[in-house]
Amino acid sequence: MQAAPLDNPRYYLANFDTLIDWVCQCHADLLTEAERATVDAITRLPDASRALLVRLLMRKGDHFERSQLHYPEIGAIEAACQPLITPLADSATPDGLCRHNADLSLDEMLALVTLPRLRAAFAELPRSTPKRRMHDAISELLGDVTPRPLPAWLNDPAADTLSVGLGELSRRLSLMFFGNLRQNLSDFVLSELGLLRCETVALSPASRAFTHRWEVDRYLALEQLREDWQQASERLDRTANAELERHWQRIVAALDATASAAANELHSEPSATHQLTDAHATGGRAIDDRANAWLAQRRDRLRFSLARDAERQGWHQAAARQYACLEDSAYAPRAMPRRVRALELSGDISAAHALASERLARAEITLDEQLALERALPRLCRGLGLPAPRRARAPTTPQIALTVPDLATSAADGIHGVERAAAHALATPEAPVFYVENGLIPALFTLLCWEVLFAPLPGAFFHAFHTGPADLYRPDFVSRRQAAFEACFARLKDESYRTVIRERHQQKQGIQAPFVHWELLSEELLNHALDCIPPAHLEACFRHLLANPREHRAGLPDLIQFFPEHSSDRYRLIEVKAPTDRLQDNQRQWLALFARHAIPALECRVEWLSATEASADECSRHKAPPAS
DNA sequence: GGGTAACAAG
DNA sequence: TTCACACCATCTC
DNA sequence: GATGGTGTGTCTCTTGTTACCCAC
Ligand SMILES: [Mn+2]
Ligand SMILES: [Mn+2]
Repeated sequence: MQAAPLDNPRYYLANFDTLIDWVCQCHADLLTEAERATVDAITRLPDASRALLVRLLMRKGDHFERSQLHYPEIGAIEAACQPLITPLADSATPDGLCRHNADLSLDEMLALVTLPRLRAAFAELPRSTPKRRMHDAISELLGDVTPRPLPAWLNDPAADTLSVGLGELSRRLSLMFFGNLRQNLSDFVLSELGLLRCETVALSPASRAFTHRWEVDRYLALEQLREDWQQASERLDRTANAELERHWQRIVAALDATASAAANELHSEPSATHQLTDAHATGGRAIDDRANAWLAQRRDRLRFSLARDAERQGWHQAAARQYACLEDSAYAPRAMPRRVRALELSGDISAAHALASERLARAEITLDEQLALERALPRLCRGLGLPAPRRARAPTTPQIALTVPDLATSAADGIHGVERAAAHALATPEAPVFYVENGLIPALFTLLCWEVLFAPLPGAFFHAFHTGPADLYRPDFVSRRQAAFEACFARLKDESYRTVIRERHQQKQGIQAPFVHWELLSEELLNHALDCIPPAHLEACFRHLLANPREHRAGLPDLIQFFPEHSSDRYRLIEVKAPTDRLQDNQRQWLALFARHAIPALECRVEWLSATEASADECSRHKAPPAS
């Protein structure tokens, strides 16, 4: 499987055929007979017709005016259209793959027609009517806005249209191939252009994105709910809160339907030769957390997002109820503090206090949840008239002050951003500073564990355009690779880790990988890091990253400074804070880890030096390395 | 006619 | 389909 | 000073074309 060369005028058709072939080879049993009939019809189309179909599929929307379609490599559109609009009995598309002059809603028509043509077609309207007013204006003018073909809308017999009629099938095929809805056929092109370089991983038909049709159904259903909500909130936000809330309730109810226990059908997957039942085809089956933990996680993620939106709308009780559903999910460390806050704002401070206390009393509490709850607890105690718990939280992270020229002055010198200004002020020839944020330590992890991350485990890689294992953020990612990760970390006990990291840096340069930003990872930076950071420190950071890759991939300090000439404390991590800024939760988590492992980190509080007081003396006050 | 965003495409 | 920061309001000491 | 909340600029590959809107 690989992208077609771009000197092929129909490169996109070749890519599409590759996708379809792979899906049919690996996922044929996840399609209904009707869908397979449609796919077969597509593959049997004349090349010109299939090329036109692909061109349309890759464009936005389903409806196109035929006279606007110009593709030299396809030729006559008229001829290419005919096979597309031929009815297909017993397929998922009985009316054909495309439709000729399909009925268009008013909005669909407006999306197709430019303003000058609208003004010509509806000459009764004021000439100055902007397009955004056209929907209402035409509605008032005509009264009846029943969907109708474009020639009827415009009273122009020449305005023929062609509409893609594949419905959800094209999304479904793309989802089954890529395992997500974010990637599409353009990834083939990016790959061929060299802009998307992916690691080569052995693929086998046994390794595929989905193993059951209901998994695809649920994925699509969840995504549909997310889009429905997004569309509703964009349309109704700040204008129709009651209606918006009804939409929200409907979405949540649909989510609950997928969460209810109904695992009894799990092992009744019909064979590939049998027609699927309606229940299967419509996706009316619940997600079983044990059967598919990652779909359950996607559902929980959507629930969390919906609850956050409910909070923003002020629906605190409703939000709290949704957060409560996440108590046993992977999102509990984020959801429980939000639940506390929602309870608090809904007026039930005692419930908020009780929940916060109960969560904080747990032995297995994660650091991020603990930090968030500890911040809320004193406020809740005050609200209940209880004595505030002791806050013996001495600042475990040392701070330094630094005065630098203000941003306008720095920008004039080509230094943009407070982090770069601080880096410039702190750096010396003996102690270089790099602005790395999340680009160094997680990248070193990836380089050390490259083989583990790109190991061809089932379900991890299933096409040629992966930027990392598909299950990286799924609950069992580490446990499936535990022994292999330990073997990598064992290299930190001898000296071999340096060789491995340097080799990967050389060999894999430019290949997309999780946590790696190649443009940041210069040879010089790498050498300093391997020279100055003790492997025990790296191991502590790597294990923290693995403890929760999604939550811990960010929050590392802005700068790293190396002291190659020193014999101890040969580096330090520096979080730069402008006067208007303060530590964020994920930054505090990392700083807590650094304190726990005696990793040298500090907070650098920046103050502005006005241009009139500027002097080299002031700027260089705090360059001294940390005292040891 | 300028400024901007969306879109198509390699 | 992100991340970090700037800015604002509020509360407390 | 601490905290919670919200908005913003930066990213997603780059480039050329078109459509829209607004100010003149
Ligand atoms: Mn930063
Ligand atoms: Mn910072």
